[in-house]
Formats: sequence, C-alpha cells, structure tokens
Amino acid sequence: MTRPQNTREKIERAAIRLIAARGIDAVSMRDIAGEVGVTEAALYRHFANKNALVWDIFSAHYDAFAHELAALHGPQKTLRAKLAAMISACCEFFDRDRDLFTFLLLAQHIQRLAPKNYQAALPAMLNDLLAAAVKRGEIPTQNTEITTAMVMGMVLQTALFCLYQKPRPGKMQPHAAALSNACWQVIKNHERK
Amino acid sequence: MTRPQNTREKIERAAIRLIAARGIDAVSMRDIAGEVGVTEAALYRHFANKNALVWDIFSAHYDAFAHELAALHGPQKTLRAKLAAMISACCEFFDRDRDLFTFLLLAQHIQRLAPKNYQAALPAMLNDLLAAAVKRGEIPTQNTEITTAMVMGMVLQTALFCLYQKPRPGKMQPHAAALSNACWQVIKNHERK
Amino acid sequence: MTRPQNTREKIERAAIRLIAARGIDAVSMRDIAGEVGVTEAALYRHFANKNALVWDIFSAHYDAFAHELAALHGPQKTLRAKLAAMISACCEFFDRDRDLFTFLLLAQHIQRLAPKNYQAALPAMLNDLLAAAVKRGEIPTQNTEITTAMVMGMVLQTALFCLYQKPRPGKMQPHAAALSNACWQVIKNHERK
Amino acid sequence: MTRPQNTREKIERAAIRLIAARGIDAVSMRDIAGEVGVTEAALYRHFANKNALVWDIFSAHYDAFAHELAALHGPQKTLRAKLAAMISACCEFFDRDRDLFTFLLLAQHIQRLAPKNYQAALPAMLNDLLAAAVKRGEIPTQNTEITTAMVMGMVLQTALFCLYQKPRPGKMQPHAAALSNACWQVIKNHERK
DNA sequence: GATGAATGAGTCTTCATTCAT
DNA sequence: AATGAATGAAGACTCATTCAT
Repeated sequence: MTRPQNTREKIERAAIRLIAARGIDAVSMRDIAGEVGVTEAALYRHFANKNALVWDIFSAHYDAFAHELAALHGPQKTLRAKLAAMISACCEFFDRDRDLFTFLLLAQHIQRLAPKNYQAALPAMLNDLLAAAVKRGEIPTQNTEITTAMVMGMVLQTALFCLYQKPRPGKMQPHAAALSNACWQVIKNHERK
Repeated sequence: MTRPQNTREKIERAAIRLIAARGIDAVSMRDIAGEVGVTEAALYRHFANKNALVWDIFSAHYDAFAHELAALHGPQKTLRAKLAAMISACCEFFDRDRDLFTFLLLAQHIQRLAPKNYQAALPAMLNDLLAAAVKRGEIPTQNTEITTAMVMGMVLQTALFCLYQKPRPGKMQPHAAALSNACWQVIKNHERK
Repeated sequence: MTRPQNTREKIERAAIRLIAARGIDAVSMRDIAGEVGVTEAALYRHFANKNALVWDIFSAHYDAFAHELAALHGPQKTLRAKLAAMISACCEFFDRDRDLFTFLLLAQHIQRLAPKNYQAALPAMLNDLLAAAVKRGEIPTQNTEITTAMVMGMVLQTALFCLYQKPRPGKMQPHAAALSNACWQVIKNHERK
Repeated sequence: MTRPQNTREKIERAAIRLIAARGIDAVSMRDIAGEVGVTEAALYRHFANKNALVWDIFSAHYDAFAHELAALHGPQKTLRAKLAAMISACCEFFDRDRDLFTFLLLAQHIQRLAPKNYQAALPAMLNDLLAAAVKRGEIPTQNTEITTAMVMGMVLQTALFCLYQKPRPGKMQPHAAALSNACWQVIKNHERK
C-alpha cells in the first residue's frame, strides 16, 4: 500500500496499523517500537511524546483526506453530485487502506488530544455544503447539523459493518451507490417543521 | 466500619459514569473505587476482575435495553410504527440517563470482552425486523444488513452530536421525529439492484 | 484415609493436602477455605492466623509421628532392630498418607514458624539412639550428628524419589529393606579418625 | 566472593543471597531491587519476569556446577574415585559460596518453573555413573535410582546440617571423607535380591 | 460457628519518558 | 539517529486479617 522509506514513515505506518487494530490506549510505545524494529527511545527522536505521535499522524492524514474530498466535490455543481463523489471516495479509501481509514475512524477518541477549539474539518465541510444548498434552494430548510450527523453516521457505521464482516473484512465500494442514494433521501426529505 | 447496602450498585453507577466520560482503558479500578469511596480490593468482592466488571455491567443494561425496545415495538403493526416507537424510546433513554446511554454506545469497544460467538442483540433485532418487513412486502427487497448499519449509524451519530453539543449536551427527543422520518426514507428507498 | 467430621479436621486435611502439593507460601487462606467449603473468616474461628494454622497442624502430626516411632523402637534391643522398625514405619506411613508425609517433609521450611529454641524431635531422637549405641559399644565412636544427617537424608530423599516417580508416585515399602540396610552400613562403618 | 560489575550480575548475586536465605516465594522483586539499589522496573530490563529471573539464574549455575563435576570425575577410573572427587568438590563449593549452594539446593522447589520435560542433570549423571559401574562389574547389580536418591540425600542433608549449625554455619569439607566413605558403603552393599 | 464486606499493605508487571553514550 | 539502562508512577490483582451481623 505504502512504501515506508525512512524511520518516521515506518513509525507512522506501524502506529496506524496497531492503533487501528487495538485502539490508542491498548498500544504502547514499546509495541510501536517493536513493530518498527527500533528502541522506544528512538520514537522520541521523531515525535515529542505519545500524544503528539498520535495526534500528528492523525491530523496529517485527516487533513489530507479532507482536502482530497474538497478537491473532489469542488468541480461538481449539485449537492447530490458532490455527495456522490465524496462517498465514492470514502469507499475507495476504505478499500485501499483499511488501516488508515479505521485509524481515522477513531477521531472521536483522538480528539481528546486535540488543541483547544479544534474543530473537525469533515463534519464542518459537510455542514457548510448543506447550508449552501439550503441557501440556494436546492434542498429544504433543515437543521443541517443533524443532517450532517445522520449522513456521517450512515457512512461510518457502514464502514464498521464492512470492517467487522466475517470471515474477513468486506469491500465498501459495492455499497457506495446505495449509501449515496440513502444519504440523498435523508437530505432532501429532512424538512424543518 | 462502613454500612452501605448497595455497594455493588454504587460501583455500577460509578463505572458507568467514569467509563462514559473517558472510555474503558482510561478508567482504572482505582478511579472507580475512589469514586465509590471504597478500596480497590473491595471491587473484587463484587466483580471477578476489571473485564468482568465492565462486561457484566454492560451486558446487563444492554440486554435490558434490548428487551425494553422489543416490548415497545411488539404491539406495533407496521415497520414504520415499530421504528418510530424504538427511536423515540432511544431518545428518551438518552435524555433520561445520558451516562448509561453513552456507556452502551461503547459497545464496539466492549465487545472485545464478550464471550466467543457473542452477537449483539440490537442490530440483530433490527435486521430481523427489516427482513420480516421485506418478506411481507412492506418494504422493497434490500440488503438488510446494510440498512441496519445505516439506521444504527444515524441514531448513534445523532446521539454523539447531542452529547458533544456546546456549551452543554443537548436533548435528543426533539430530533426523534426527524430521525424516525429519515430512517424510514432510507429503508423504503433502499432497493437492491 | 482420614474421615474428617468437624470443620477443624476438614481444615487440617485441606491444608495438608494443599500445602503438600504446593508449599506453604503458594497456598492462601482463601485456597484452604475454598477447599473446605467455608469462608476465609471461618478459618480464624479455628486458628489464630495462618502461621498458627500451619504450625499447629504440623507440630501435632509431627509429634504424634515421633511418638509412634519412639513406641516402635522401644521394644527393640539392638540399634539395627530399632532402625529397621522405624524405617519400616516411615515407609508404611508414606504409603498410607502421602499428603501428610509430604507435608511433614516440609519441616525445614515450616520451622521458621517454630517457637524459639524449638528442636525437631526426630533428628534429636535418632541422634540419642546413635549416641547410646556408641556408648554401649554397639557401633564405633563417630560424629553422631553427621550420621543422623546422612540417615535422615537417605530416607527423605528416597521419599522424594517415590513422590516424584512418573507416571504416578510409587510405594516406599518395597525399598524399606534396602534403606534399612544402607543406613546400617553407614552407621557401622562411620568411624571417627 | 564475587565482584559484580554490571547490573545483571548484581541482580544475580542479590537474588541468590536473598532466595538462599528465605526461599523464592518469600523474596519479592522489590526486595531484590532494593538489595541491588535499583528500581523494580530495572529488573525487567534484565529478566522477563520473576520466574524467568529465578529460573535463568538457577539453571545457569546448576548447569555450570554439573559441568564442573563432570569434568572432575572424568579423569578418575573407578567409581569410588569419581565419587570422592565429586563429593569433595561439593564440599568445597559449599564452603566457598554457601549462598549459591543453598540456592541450588532449592532445586526441588525451583523445578516447578522448569520447561516441560526438564530433567535435572545431577541425579541423571550420578545414575549413569552407577549404571556404568554395575555394567562393568565394579559394584553389585542394584536399583541405581534408589542408590542415587540415597547418595544425594546424604550429601544434601549433610549440607543442611552444616548450614543450620549453631551458632553459625559450619564447614563441609571436614566431613568430605566421611561422606565419601558412607556413600561408597551404601553403593557397594546395595544388592538387589 | 460462620458469613459477607471491607481494608491496607503488598504482589508482579507495564507504562511513558529521560539521559548518557 | 539510535541505543541501553534506568526511573517513578501507575496498572490490575491478591493477601492475611478484621468485624459487625
């Protein structure tokens, strides 16, 4: 998937893999160092401490992903098209690098490490898109924050479903269209009384 | 020395409160004991170990909640009515005992403690309801597991939204109707190609 | 072997069995209570504390055994006959109640619990017998303490050998004659230069 | 006796000294660390855990001692000479490093930590020597395992006698000849009927 | 006689982190 | 850049013991 060349990248991949599998608290610096093949002390040459290690890795990839999505929906004119593009990208991302996606999925837990007033970029972007669509009359007036939550929930829970599928994790791409459609139904029928 | 009659219940509440706030791994037996006002060793008279403590509390309440939902949807005839009843109950539950709801929300993390072959009752129930509704022609043929994931996702993510609302957690009941409606849209429009 | 009727006797048997198998430090009051089927607190109704429990049980049986041996060798005239009687009794004892014998074998470890100036009865008795035999010219002048140690060592180590025999512990009686003979050789040929 | 330079050796000596005096279970990692002058955690850099610590130290010295004895008896032709050489070496060893000897004396207790199918080298070697001597007609046909037990018992119990001698432990070397002689009597007169 | 709940000190072990080399 | 050794705090858990009932 990725070809880590220098130590820092190796650490990143090891951390992502381990944390995706077990969660932050269940992964020790020793675990990561062991996976990379260096001493624990070596990790501190690349990251200030464990929190920084997790946060730096998380935010770099999270921001990159948010950017990617922004770049994808930009060209699309309608909300529906934007949505479809983004959801499809999510599915592809999941299928391409499941560890990283799962790692980013831990956002809620990781955000206790965030700097004060940190605002997750993805829900904010989605909310803005919805608000803009309301403004230009493309969708009914609605509580866009709730819609955001519902849309995020659908995508993430579907990802979890694929992740825990037996006997091995499943692909997400096959569900992209259904997801996209479902989100659209929710958005266009969510009318504030 | 001390004359509490309900130490076990105190432990349960303390554990629920602390774990809801910080997550399992970030709560120590010491924390729980301190919150209750007993020694760590006292916890071990009531629960075999930390895992058992978390799992016993979790499964008791989870099962009770699943039962409650089952009792509520039973009398309803249509899937839509069943859904509305259950979602409304979820919202009320969230508003009534946010700590417990949040604790149960950690299901995914807690299930690593589960006995082998444990199958979460709630998604299973929802999936069964959907399958039955498909069978009697109330909703289109569809991949009910995916629908289940999407419905669960909407409810849970909305709960998380309410939970993290600033400046303080919000109520969920006001969104019950919208949630219910959204779920229905997703279900009735999810057609398998 | 023994038919424990009251609780105290049950405790004794349980303690003997467990301690023979695992050693004093590896057996907890909880273990003993569990084996008996009572609470830990109940043990304290019968024994002042763990040390007292172990010591009381040990010394009672140890003294009884020492008495038994004394009664057996008394009628015999020659040292050789005395020796034969006692060794045979040891072997029978081992075969009859291996747990108790093994428990008494821990004497060296248990004696840290002994009252000050406690002197183990068995080696003392053996030493006296040897000294008397020297006095009346039955055996050569020798360092009887060393002879005592060697004789004890032969018997005890043979017991250990039987105890750890694979696939299951063996009987000791079959080796009684050989042991008796060996001890006699050691005694009668141990001449002080 | 020894002049430990690095921490691991210091730990070894401390463990040997403490365990010889009190037994394995009565010595805590804290005790050892305190004796060395480091934190408990430091011990874990040198040994995986307490069991490993005890076992590693035990088996290293035990094997070394077995080798030493093997090297000593090798040049001797007769069993009697081999025996004399080994017993003398045991006595010298006891007098030179009583702690280590006592520690090795705990073999029976330590062997619960041994890897499966572990076979103590010393009794095995002695048994082999006896069997060979039987074969070449140097001593009568006999149950060599029992002879082994008796010889070991004589030496070890004599060591214990010296160890617990009042007011302070005594030397073993002065008893070497008597011991050697006694063992030989036992061996050459142990005839299978 | 016996229990159930509790305690406080202690067990082994792991953690994130530091620092001299 | 990286290591090996160390630390102090914390982790879960067990122990012998007490005491009100």
